[in-house]
Amino acid sequence: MLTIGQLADYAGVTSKAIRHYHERGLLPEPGRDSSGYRRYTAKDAVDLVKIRTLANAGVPLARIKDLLDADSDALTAAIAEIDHNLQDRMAQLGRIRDQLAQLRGGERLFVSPEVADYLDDLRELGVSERQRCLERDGWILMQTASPEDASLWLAEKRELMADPEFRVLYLEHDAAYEWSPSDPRLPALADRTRNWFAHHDSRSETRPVHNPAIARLAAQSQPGASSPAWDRLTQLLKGQ
Amino acid sequence: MLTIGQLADYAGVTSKAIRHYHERGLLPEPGRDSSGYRRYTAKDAVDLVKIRTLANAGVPLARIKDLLDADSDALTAAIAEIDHNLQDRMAQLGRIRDQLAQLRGGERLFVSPEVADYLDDLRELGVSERQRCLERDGWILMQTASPEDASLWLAEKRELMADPEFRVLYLEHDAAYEWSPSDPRLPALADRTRNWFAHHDSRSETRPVHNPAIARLAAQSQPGASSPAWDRLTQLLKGQ
DNA sequence: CTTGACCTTGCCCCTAGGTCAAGGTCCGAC
DNA sequence: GTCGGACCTTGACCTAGGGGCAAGGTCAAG
Repeated sequence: MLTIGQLADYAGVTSKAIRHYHERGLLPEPGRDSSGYRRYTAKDAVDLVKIRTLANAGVPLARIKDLLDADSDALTAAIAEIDHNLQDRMAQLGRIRDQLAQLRGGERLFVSPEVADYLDDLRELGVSERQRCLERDGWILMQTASPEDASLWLAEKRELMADPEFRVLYLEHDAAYEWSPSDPRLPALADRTRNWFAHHDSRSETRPVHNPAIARLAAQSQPGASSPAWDRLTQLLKGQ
Repeated sequence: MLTIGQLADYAGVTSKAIRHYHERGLLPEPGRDSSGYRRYTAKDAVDLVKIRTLANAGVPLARIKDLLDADSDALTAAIAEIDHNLQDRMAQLGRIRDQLAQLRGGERLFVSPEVADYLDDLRELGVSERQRCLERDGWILMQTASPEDASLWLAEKRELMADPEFRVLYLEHDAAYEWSPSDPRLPALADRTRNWFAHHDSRSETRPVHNPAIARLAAQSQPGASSPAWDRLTQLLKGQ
């Protein structure tokens, strides 16, 4: 006959846990000795090990209770299912490990794979880190607010970027971030931008987001996302 | 700018969880619009995905909070450690799957490997299922109460079982469970048992547990563990 | 103007126990 | 015989990571 502490050591649990199982009706309350101590039998030890095995497998105590009363077939089926869950869980842990690895340096976690590819292309083109951050945040907002629209816009933006002239304009806008607001290149850039859109405005009238300032618009809420030169550029584009 | 529900959908969590992270100081409270609704930026989305990635990896929220503020080196180290834990966890799940498989039919879960081997040997010898259950329960009690003594006793019991005469007696005691208490074989069996011990009592005087009734003694606490014939046998052995 | 879907705060509920408190008990040592 | 330390008893409160509900405010469409 065992005390609660001996039984707990045997099964590798605390006595508190055993009392918890009594409260939940998982393990029947054993008889008491003359001083009121619980006294356990080998059967209790066997039951407790079963309980722990199932609990370690992630089975909720309420379900373990049912399982202990269930017949052999039901138990076999339940164990098969639990084992399946364990396998799923292991596979899931593998995926979580991949995601965890991406947490260091990757941005693929935050956007759809298509957008991630697009951002990779931007890097290839020589777009600045800053600009890519703005783009990323813009796409996050768009994807979140309306995933299907974002997908359409991404296709159109890719079309734009396929045009070498547009790419030049885009890169120059990127570089202009650090210019002085009185830089003489700004009016010229504004002119060429307006000019380009005049020749390609079939869709851009209905969807004004497709100009190179898209990231600036999307990121306006973030402090420090613009610069004096960009503000001036926005004025020049809007003013005329 | 996103509402809490949009942000929640983006990250695959509930709005309640996001508020929970605000309360815990994991995610800063964003600004409110004119009607008091929270309004989120892309940065919040990025932070939330980081939080979820770490939380999915099993990192407690309190530690995630520290990690988000930590510098890059500390973060890298922490991620390495978390990844290690994940690997451990996966290996552990594999072990739990093994144990789960043993739950169907195996008794190896409940006793030490040595005792499990001994129980297997009993089956080979033709010992009944009932008797093996009694033995198992006896060994569980012994192991739990005093593992090192149990190990010694097991060695001695194995020595006894190495003697063909003892094995015959043991099997006959096993079979006697179902005899009638007035069966004429009982007194004869008691005689032969006493006789055997008279010739081999070098140790059994100090350790009376080593007679074939060991399981009966250990299992006395369990109702229905004895039978009329066994009770009679005990009387016969004790009486003279 | 209503309806349904959203948002707000606040409260209690869950699992699987851990921890602390305030005692009663057992056992070996002195 | 009694002392100390390790064990046992019950009970109450605490934790993480939210879920669910109440009671209301807001928004956009029909």
